[in-house]
Amino acid sequence: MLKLTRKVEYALIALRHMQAMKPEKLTSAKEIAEAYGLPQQLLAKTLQQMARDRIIEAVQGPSGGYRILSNLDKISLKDFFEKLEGPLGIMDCYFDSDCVQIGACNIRVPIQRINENMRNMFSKMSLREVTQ
Amino acid sequence: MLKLTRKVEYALIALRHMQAMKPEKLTSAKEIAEAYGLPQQLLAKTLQQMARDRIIEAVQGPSGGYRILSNLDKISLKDFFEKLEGPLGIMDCYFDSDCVQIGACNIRVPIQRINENMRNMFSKMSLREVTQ
DNA sequence: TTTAAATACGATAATAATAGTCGTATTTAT
DNA sequence: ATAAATACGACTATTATTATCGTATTTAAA
Repeated sequence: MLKLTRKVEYALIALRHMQAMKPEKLTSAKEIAEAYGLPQQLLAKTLQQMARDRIIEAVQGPSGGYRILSNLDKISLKDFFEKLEGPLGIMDCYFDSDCVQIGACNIRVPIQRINENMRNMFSKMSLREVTQ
Repeated sequence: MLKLTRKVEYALIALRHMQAMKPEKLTSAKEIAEAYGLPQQLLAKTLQQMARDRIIEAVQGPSGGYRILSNLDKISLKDFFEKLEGPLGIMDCYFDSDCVQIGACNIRVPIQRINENMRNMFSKMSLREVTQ
């Protein structure tokens, strides 16, 4: 109920792992996957996405890996979740809206309120609070 | 992302519909399903579950139907969601916990914090705020 | 007292979303 | 050159959600 995906879960595990070491130290996907028993390729994709989003930095080649790039204090959980998984809301008729009966629907406004509350709450929490 | 299920969605639509009419008036599953283009049987199951939870009352027989039973002001969204869908949290390793690597996991504590914040937020909103 | 319209609900099927893997390309330190 | 790493599109597998089916029960009304 109201679950996050593994992608986010793996991202958080990886960030926390990286944050626990010296800022310049690189960590490979393999290293993290083995340490926490995660599927390496899926974890790698998540790390690649975070690299595209400039949350972490990727270094290629042997002895390459990833390291934290952004100041995690400055990234809200809202932004983090939305970068990895798209808009944050309790129902997705507000984003894709192929909902046929959009006219008849009687709960659009109250659902908006809930969504705003959720976004507001996650805006107030920083990524660092989770990873430190 | 962080989505509720249709069950909850249908429940909210139905409650809002019922609340807009006289308290004693019964509404059938068929009536609501047709008004909003919802699958009748699935909606019916949701209504039945709410009846078991004493949120609404069911009256059998022809010209039967459902009406609101509880004071919706006194039911928090947290309780409502949990009645319909079980524990409210961002990851479910905290509930079923067949997670193999529960020892290695490094984000249990921070995830707990997020879960608490979510539960706290939904505890503060009443069902009525959504259905009125 | 039969009929029909409604709730009740377990079981199953269909669909969609998520999770994971595969294959291949690219980069680069050694 | 080689090997170890990232990069990433395409595909498969698995799981969760959504919807339907079938049947039983209740009860108002003809």
